[in-house]
Formats: sequence, C-alpha cells, structure tokens
Amino acid sequence: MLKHVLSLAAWSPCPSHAQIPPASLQRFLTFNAMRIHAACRNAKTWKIRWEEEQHANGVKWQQLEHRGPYFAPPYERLPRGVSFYYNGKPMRLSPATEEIATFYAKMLDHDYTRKAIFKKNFFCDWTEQMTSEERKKIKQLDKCDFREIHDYFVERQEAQKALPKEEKQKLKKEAERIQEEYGYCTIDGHREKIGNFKTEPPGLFRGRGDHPKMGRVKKRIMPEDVIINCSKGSKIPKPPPGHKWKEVRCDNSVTWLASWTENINGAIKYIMLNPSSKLKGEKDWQKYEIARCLKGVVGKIRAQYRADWKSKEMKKRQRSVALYFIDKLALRAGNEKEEGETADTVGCCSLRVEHLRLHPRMGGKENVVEFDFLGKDCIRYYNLVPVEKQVFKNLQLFMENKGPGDDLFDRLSTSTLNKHLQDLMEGLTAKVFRTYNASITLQEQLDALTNEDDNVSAKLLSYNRANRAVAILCNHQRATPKTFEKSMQNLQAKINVKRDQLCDAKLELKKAKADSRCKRDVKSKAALEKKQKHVEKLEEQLEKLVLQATDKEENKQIALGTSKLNYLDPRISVAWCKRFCVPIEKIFNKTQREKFAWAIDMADEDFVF
DNA sequence: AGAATGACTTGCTCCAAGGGAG
DNA sequence: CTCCCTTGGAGCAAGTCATTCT
Repeated sequence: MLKHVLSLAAWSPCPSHAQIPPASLQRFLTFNAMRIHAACRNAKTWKIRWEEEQHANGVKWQQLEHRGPYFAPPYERLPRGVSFYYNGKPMRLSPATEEIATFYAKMLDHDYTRKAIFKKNFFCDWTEQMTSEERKKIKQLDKCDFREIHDYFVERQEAQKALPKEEKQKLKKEAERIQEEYGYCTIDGHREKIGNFKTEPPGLFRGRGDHPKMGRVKKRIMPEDVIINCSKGSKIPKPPPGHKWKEVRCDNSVTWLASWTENINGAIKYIMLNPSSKLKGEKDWQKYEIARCLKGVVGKIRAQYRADWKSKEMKKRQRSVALYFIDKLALRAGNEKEEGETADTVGCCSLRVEHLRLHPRMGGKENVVEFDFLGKDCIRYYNLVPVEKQVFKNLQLFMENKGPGDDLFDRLSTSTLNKHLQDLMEGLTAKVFRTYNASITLQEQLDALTNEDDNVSAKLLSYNRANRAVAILCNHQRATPKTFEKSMQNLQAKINVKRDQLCDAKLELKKAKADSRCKRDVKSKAALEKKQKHVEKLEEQLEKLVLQATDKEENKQIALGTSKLNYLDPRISVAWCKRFCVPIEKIFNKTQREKFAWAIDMADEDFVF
C-alpha cells in the first residue's frame, strides 16, 4: 500500500519533487506507476489508457535536459618516424589524407582489406579527400604500403595494455567522469541513463555480407551536423568551443536527444535513452501487451488465413500464405530494399522464387518446402518444412512462369500486409507474430521442461533449453566462438578430474565406514560424516559441470541474447523464477535486471503470458 | 499509390574488464 | 597474485513500420 502512495507522490508534477531520487528508489517508483497503470486494465482497455495518459498528441515528455553528445577525439598526427610508403618511397601525407590512411592501416589484418569492393570503395573515397598533389602521385592502392602505420598502432595498443596500474586507474576515472557528465539526462524530473551518448568516430564503413558500400569513408561528425532536441525551458547544451549546433529544436513527440545524418546511406543516427529508462521500459511493456492481445485472436486469424488459401483473389492467396510463413516460421516481414544500396537479403514478402524449392516427397514426408535465403545481417535461413497440401499447391501456382529472380509474392508488399493485419487487430503488424510466437514458445517449453524436484543447475539447463527453442525458431545464430573447442576440452578435463576425485572420496568413505563400524567411537563417526558430506559435495559439483558442458555444446552456434532481450516477455521468466525458487540473478544479469525492472516489479509467480 | 523520410527496434561482433582457478 | 577465459556491454549496421511527400 505504502508503495502506491509513494509512487503517486513522486510522479506528481510538483516541481519540488523534481530532484533526483536514488537510483533504486527511482526505479522502484517508476515502475510502480506502471503497476497502477496495469491495474487499470480491467476498468478500461490498456489501449485506451495509453492514448489518454501519455500518447495524447504523441507527447513523450514534458521536460528534457542533457549535455549533448560527446564527440570523438580529434585526429592526432602520426609521429615523424612512422611513415606511409608509396612505390617503396616514404611520403608525408596531408592531415586529412593521413587520417584516412590510418583507418585502412588499422584494418590490414582484417579480411575486409582483401575484398575487391572494399579496396575499390576505400581508394575512391580516399582519393577524393587528397590534395591535388597527392592525387597526382597516388594512383594505385597496391603501391601503397601501410605496414609501418599498422605496426605503430599495434604497438600502441600493446603499450596501452601494459600500462601501470595507476595509469589505468586514471584512465578509468576519466571515463567515469565523462559518463557522469554526458551519460545522463533529466527527463520529467528524473535522471535517466542515456544509451549512446558518443558520436560515432570516423572510420571505414564495414557492412555485413556482400555490402556494396564496404570500405567507404565514414566522415567525422561535427557539432555543425548535430541536431539537439531538448525542452524549451531547459539549459541548452553548449557546443564545443568555436562550434555551433546544426539546429536546436524542441520536439516532445519523439524520444531522441540528438541526431545527425550519416554520410554512407544518408540515414539518421540518434542519441536515445538506455533500455533501463522508464520511457523504454514502458515501450517494451506495451510491445508485450500487444503480443498478448494477439494470443486472444490468433485462433481466429489462423482460421481466416487458412480459408484464404483457397481465395479466388490472387492477392489474398499470396497474403494468406505469407502470413502463414510469418506465423509458423517466425519470418520477418521483408521490406523491399533498394538494389545495389545494401547486401541482398530478404524476408517473407521479398522472398524470390530462387529461395524456395518444392519437394512433393522428401525423407518420408509430403509437401516439403526447402527454404534457403539470406535474412537480416546476411544470416542464412535454411529450413525443410512440411506444409499443408493447399499451401504447397499455392506455392506451385505462385512460382509458375517465373524466373529464379522474380518475387514469390508479386502481389504483396509489407505495407498492404500490415494494413490487413491492422484490420484484424489494432496494433497488429508482422513483427508482433515473432514476439508472440517467441514468448508463447518460451512459456510452453518452460512448462514442459522444468522439473520441480530438480536442483537449481538442472532447472537452469531447462530454462536455457526453452530459451534455445526460441532462438532456433527465430534463427538467431552466432559464429562458433574461436575458443569453443578449447574451452570445451577444458571443461571436459575438469569433469574428468572431478570424477577421479569423487572416486577417491568414495573409497575413503568406504574406509571410514569400516573404521567407524569397528571402533564405534565419536571421533570415527564424525570422520565418517565428514567423508559422507565430501562425497555429496563432489557429486553435486560433478553434476553441475556435466550440465554446464551439455548446455555449452547445445549452444555452440545459437545466440540466446537477442531473443532474451527482444522477444521474450520478461514476466514469463520472472514468474518461472518465483515459481521454481530460482534466484532471478541466475537468469538476468545486472543490465538485464535494469532493463526488465518493470517486469520484475510487476510479475508474480502466477503470471501467464 | 508508392517513394522517401524518420523514428525506433533488432541483431551480431568484437574486445576489454573482471572473476575464478591454480 | 597471475593468468586465462568468460561475459558484459559498447558499437553500429540493418531491420520494421508509420507518416509524409509527390
């Protein structure tokens, strides 16, 4: 009860409360505001509440004050002894040309510098920045020798690592100071952490996969590029001496504090709040509430798209099959992309004929669809999926008279699909299916896999397995860590040692038993108990190690982080922890607990997604 | 209608800090 | 205490989707 009273007081607009509460209290209060909000759900729908409370006119905040971005340090020239060579001869470069040369030099060991497109783009952009004399001289990249510059940076990095303790302390202190000064803002009277308060440093653009723009020069961001967003009455951040902001505006319908346009794709980059902030937390919560709404209507929606598989309208048929994929396989929507501007990747709506193969019969199954395409971040999606007869027939129809490069769903776009979804349920879009299916899968898997009588380590393995099921569904992959084999061997070695120890301990226990039986005194009995305990402890440790090894092996190429952070309603995990007496720290680390503070505060053990 | 723009979420990789084993 | 390995978190690219422009 007291909690509620406190929270209301703290969130009242009274300016006397506008000082900063201690972080923990602040968090507590913040999320209690949402708990009250949650309690209102019964009276009015949550949807109506949002619109009334905070989204009226798209207003996200009343007051916002911050220090502006922290800029990347200016370029420092190379020492005289470190030189660039052209055609074997040392050459002193102009500052701008030299700076770009160092970007390339630093990457010499990387595979990127072996790719033709990377080299071509780099050389093209580099040449553009050169003085006319430099341009006349430097004609070919193969004649450029960056090795000395490269070695210089390697050495410098090593020197940095080898710095004495006090020096490192000093650097750390300085970083903390910067974080303290630039890393926080005040929003509606509350001090909140900023997510990314530094501008991106200049360098060479590295796309993922076969990106046509890899190697292009990312320009240095200057205050003159930056738009500041803050509230009218607040202290406007000062630009660095001698500089001006591009613009200072006051737009409280958006959540960013500063922005600039990046020169490679012309995209806008933003400085925004940390996930631990109230603003982000509420947004996250809303996302899961929409997904929970889908739970209520998904049966109906499924029935409808199945019916549409037989529609006379081609558009509807395509839409219904696409939606089936999005629902069943958790595919992304798949917006169109500008050709030649980005790597060639696809999602559901942008699938092409070449990305599927139809197998009427395969491996004892009928109507198997073989998917093979590059998805977001050029991660391969490969899956063999038996589908309903009608879907299979439709796919054959969609692929008729088309070349491999033609769109599978030529009558469908993400915007028409999303418009349709919006009609089925307010707030419904393609990506809600991913959130919904991920969260519901976690819940089902946890129910199926958790054994109440297990110890904590075994329960954790169950949790990770449930998490893994979701990651597999969402195709969240990772490169096998470079040290994987080695650390697996280490773990195995540890297990072997533990086994031997246990064996020895058991032997000793036997001896102690015999000894105690024969002597029947207090001392030998105590010794026996001690040995007994030792064996139990070792058994427990061994089991834990074996579980760890299993978990590690199963997780070799699967990334759990993305689903944990973005797709799984944290309240499911919180409830599971409470129900099975697993400390929340075992599931969520500090950062995750901060991000999910709302859920930790809100969910009790019988929360159901 | 559909292209362009803007805002915000999602996603993977890399690397240094720090924690545990020896 | 040192070393080594794991993990946290920074970094930033690349998606989604609504809105605005033409």
